[in-house]
Amino acid sequence: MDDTENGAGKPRGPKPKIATMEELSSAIGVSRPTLSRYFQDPSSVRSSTVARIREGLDRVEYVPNFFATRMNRKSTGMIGVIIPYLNDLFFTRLLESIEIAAMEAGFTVITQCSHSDPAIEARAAETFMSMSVDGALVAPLGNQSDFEIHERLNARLPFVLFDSRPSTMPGVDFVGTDHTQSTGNIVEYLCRVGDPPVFLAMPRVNFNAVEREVAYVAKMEELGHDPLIVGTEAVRPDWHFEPHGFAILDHFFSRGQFADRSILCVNDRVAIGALQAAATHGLDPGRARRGGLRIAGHDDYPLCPHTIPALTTVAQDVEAIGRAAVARLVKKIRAENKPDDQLVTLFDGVLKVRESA
Amino acid sequence: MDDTENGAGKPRGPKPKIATMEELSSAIGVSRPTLSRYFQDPSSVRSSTVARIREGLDRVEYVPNFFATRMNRKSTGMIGVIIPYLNDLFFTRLLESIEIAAMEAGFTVITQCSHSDPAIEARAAETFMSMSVDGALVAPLGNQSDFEIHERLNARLPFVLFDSRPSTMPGVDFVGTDHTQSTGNIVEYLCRVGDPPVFLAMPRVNFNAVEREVAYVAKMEELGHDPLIVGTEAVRPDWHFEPHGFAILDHFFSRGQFADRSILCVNDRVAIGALQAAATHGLDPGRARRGGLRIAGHDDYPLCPHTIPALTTVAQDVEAIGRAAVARLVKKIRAENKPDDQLVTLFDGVLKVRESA
DNA sequence: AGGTGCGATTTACGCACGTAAAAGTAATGC
DNA sequence: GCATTACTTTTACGTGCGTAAATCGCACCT
Repeated sequence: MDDTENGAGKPRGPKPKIATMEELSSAIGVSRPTLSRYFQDPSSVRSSTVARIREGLDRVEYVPNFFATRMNRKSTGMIGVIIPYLNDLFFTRLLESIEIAAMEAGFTVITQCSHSDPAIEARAAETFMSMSVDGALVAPLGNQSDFEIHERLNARLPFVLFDSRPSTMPGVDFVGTDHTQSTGNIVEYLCRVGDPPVFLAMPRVNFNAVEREVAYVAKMEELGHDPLIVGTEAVRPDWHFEPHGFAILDHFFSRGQFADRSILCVNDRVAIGALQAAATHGLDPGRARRGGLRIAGHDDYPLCPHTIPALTTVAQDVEAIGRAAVARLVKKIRAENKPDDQLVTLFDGVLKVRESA
Repeated sequence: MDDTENGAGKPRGPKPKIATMEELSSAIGVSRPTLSRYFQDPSSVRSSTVARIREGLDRVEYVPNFFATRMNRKSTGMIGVIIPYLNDLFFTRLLESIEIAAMEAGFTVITQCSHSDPAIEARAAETFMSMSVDGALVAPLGNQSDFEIHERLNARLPFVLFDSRPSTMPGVDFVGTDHTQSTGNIVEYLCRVGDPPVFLAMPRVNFNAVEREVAYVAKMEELGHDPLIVGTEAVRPDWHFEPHGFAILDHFFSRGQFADRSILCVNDRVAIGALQAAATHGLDPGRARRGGLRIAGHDDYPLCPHTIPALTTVAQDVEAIGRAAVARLVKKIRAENKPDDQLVTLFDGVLKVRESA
């Protein structure tokens, strides 16, 4: 009562902190159940009461307890996202589009990163189950993932895989790129504009890597060319793609090989290493379209327009994948026990012709 | 009782799902409080009972309800992390080191990304408060952040800023790079090995950008050179750094300027754009150390070793920053109401001399 | 004035678990 | 064989809020 500042003016100091709805109710003279209803749907409360509540909330610092609110609701309003690796702009873009789509759908996303470790991936899945997220979006690690964990998630809650699809989990919703189309697309382009490409692969840490290899071979044979794949046997099967691309091509260039070939890299990060190897050997990929060295990638990594020379590649439609994955998951969340029509959504890759090929 | 498979063998099908500890207790014949104690500290339960519980848990599918457990504990075991932007490998590396350090300290981290939007940043802070995380680690957006939200967080729970420090929040713990040292370091190097550098800046979206500008000017004057800053007036103050670097230098190169200068870019992504501009104009940065074009950056972006030419830069000690930020936060969490000795922890940048300068 | 109907309040219970106190049981020592 | 000790179980209450049912207050209408 001795606070002389509590007129109509804005309160100066920190507002009084209120911990529970109970206190809030006695602080602004509205019953607790009414407050509860107000927070869930202000329109279910008489407008004069809404005004009183708003005014009261303005005078104090109160944040509802998330745990307590969600424990009694059927839905937590959260979706869990697992990605395998953070230090890759491809995944960050994917994650960004997922977060935005989820936000628009009214969900809070909890992201966990596997950091290339199946144990961490498993822990993340447990966290999601124990927090009873409404659904989970998972980009698996690769063939080292612990699929039992994915199965448990899938059995327990709405579940959609994205980006990379394990052959060991049929019958699960998936959203990703049609690598047969995308890789076929750029192989066809390379063949049309110049010589048939060599495929610079990577260690098969990833199902997509294999899918692209297979797609490359198929398209080459369809066009009547002999496929040639290099780079599958690397020193270490990790995520250091650029050094891998560099090492493989440096090896060949040093022996005078491949200096006038077309080279299709399994992804853009490998291609960046490839460009570096070319520069090291004084080569200028893309200068002579036909008959000269050309280098192309896959994914449309954000840096592609700024490499030297700018990298020709196929873009994955990251935004569409993110949006579709969220849309599918939200649909499953709302449907609950509908007949399980599995849905595989694949997006086409679109060609980005730049300077390098 | 008609399940013929329940011998000693591994159960084949999906295990029976158990939702609550109550059911669990009656399923394996151990009282619920005992189970509760088991989950918190198995050593507080007799070993023969532990064995019975373990055996029982092996036969069913049970995950404790996170909300219910945390609601009654003083601590949630979670720390909230806010980063301003995802599509930047600098932040992903920082985040990675934070996640690992937090994991080692026994905390679960909840990451929220501001996506360059102060409103989203504010929402993330609210989420943290409502989930009563044990502490928050925040890398602010820049001068467009809503600092009132940060103040509220800081007043409510253990709070540490990292990476970027608003001048408007004195008295708050901070962990980051000593930009005076790091920028001074590379300015000194550039001057020693060649001509004094021009500073290619960026729109001041970020406090670090300003700090580096100031540090550049100071070091130049200390060495008796005239500072020259370009690029502060950009088309749009967003996170498209590479195009910015390209545009500014393309502008100058087109008029025959700067082609034989040393150019220090405010960060590596701007430098990547700068390298591209150089290549476009047939320039080869770093070839002639003294008297020729040189380009250097700041941060040691993961791609620096793979640019053409490889980029000379100063590395921020991302791992140390992440670890220190977590360590400081954990200390504040454990200390609670200790005397508030503010702590500003700054790490030195270390020179990475490569080819471009 | 009395009846009607809507919104608000009161009351009471539930969620899944933590936790403290009291009472029970088993293992150990002499 | 009995007391001591250690662990368990039982019982009961608390956490902050959702939610349903019953009660209450108020403006409106005839």
